[in-house]
Amino acid sequence: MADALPPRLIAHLDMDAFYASVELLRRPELRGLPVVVGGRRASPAAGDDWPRLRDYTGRGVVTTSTYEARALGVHSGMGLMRSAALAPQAILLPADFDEYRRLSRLFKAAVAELAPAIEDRGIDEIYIDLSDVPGAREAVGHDPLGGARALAQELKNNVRRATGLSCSVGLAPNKLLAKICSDLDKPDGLTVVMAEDVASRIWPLPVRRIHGVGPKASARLESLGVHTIGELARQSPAWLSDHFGAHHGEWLLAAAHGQDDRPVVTESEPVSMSRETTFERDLHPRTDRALLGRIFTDLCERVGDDLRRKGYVGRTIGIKLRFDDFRTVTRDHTVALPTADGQLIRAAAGQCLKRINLSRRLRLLGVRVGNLSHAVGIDTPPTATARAPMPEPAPIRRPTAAAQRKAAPAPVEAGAQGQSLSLFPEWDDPAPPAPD
DNA sequence: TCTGGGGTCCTAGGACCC
DNA sequence: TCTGGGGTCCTAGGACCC
Repeated sequence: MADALPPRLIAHLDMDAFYASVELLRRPELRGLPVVVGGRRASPAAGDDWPRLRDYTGRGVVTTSTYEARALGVHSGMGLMRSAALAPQAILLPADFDEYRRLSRLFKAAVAELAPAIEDRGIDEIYIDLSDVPGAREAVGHDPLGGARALAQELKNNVRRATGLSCSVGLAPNKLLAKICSDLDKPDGLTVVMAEDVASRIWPLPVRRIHGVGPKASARLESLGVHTIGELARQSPAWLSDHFGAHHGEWLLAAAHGQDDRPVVTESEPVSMSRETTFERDLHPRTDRALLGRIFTDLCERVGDDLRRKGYVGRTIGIKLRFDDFRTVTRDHTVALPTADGQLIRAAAGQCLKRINLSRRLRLLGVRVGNLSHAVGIDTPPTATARAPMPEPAPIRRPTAAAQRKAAPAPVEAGAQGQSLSLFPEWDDPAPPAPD
């Protein structure tokens, strides 16, 4: 018999327009203006004026924009060129991640002083379990949630004191509802939603506001006539299961009813680390081969550096390519011994590359290492010594016929064959001879 | 004038082992 | 010469999130 769990008190805290707000901290004269953070470098400024969106050329998207820029239609993820058409006069600043990480640590520490059970959800947001914080569950005056509300306000005050920045907080019995309601009164909001408020406060919202319902699922629901969370809540389990599968359907229905048992997870281990880059112009595997080889090697070394700096090694090395038509393919390969060595990563990644048909120009190249474990000692992966008596070689798996078809589609024309992978098995990037 | 970079989780099929 | 089921690992792709 599943006893009802004791009701919880969960907060979701989200920094308001975080990157843009950090930029305004050091450039207060820009307050009130449309400001966009994004792009690779500072765009050229005319005279001593600030760099403007209209002067930017090249690839890139908006990372964050101030509320003034959002009012002009400029939102995160939008291409900078398209944004420039909407807000040519907006000021464009390059991202300074070191500074954002510094402020991120500050705001999280400020919260931890009052409530230590924090789940990290990235640079600018966290969940906080307030269930066991003294006073949080006390009624204050006629407000049964007064203690929680006061605590949430204290969290906001602490964050502002530590960083000079505002945030929005949602307070609810679970993470799902807390996340939705932190967004209901941005910026600088404090919103409480309890189970009995779900019908009045949550059901009128579009399904897209459920964390986990993205563009695809919401479009699918729309096409089936389900627009709001309330309409989703009215569907039968069988109907949802038919359209979304048993598992996903069940989850959608529970979410629509504001139900969510997930705990606040205060500690976690990384699963993978990766580096990728989108080129300024699409590169051709043959004519830009040398350049691609250097970029490829550099990505491998940077992933290796990241792993070593953080004390991890990984067994599964993978690559990611995006072609000029935006099609993305990945290949990966699991090796016997985990590594954080750039050269070993490069070798495995090179093997992966041989399995891809390189007949189109590329816009992106990425390298990933997964299957992580903690590095033990220096360059001593745990399995190298712990495995007795000898490290087991990786089983040789012959690719299936289907996999082979996918990896190397039979060239249908002579021309296609000329472009196939056999001509350039990988972008050899021999290390230059040592200078001494 | 399209569409960044760093992640997580899920699914599904095949290999392989018992 | 054919037929099992279950469990785990590996790989590829896709949805989604910040």
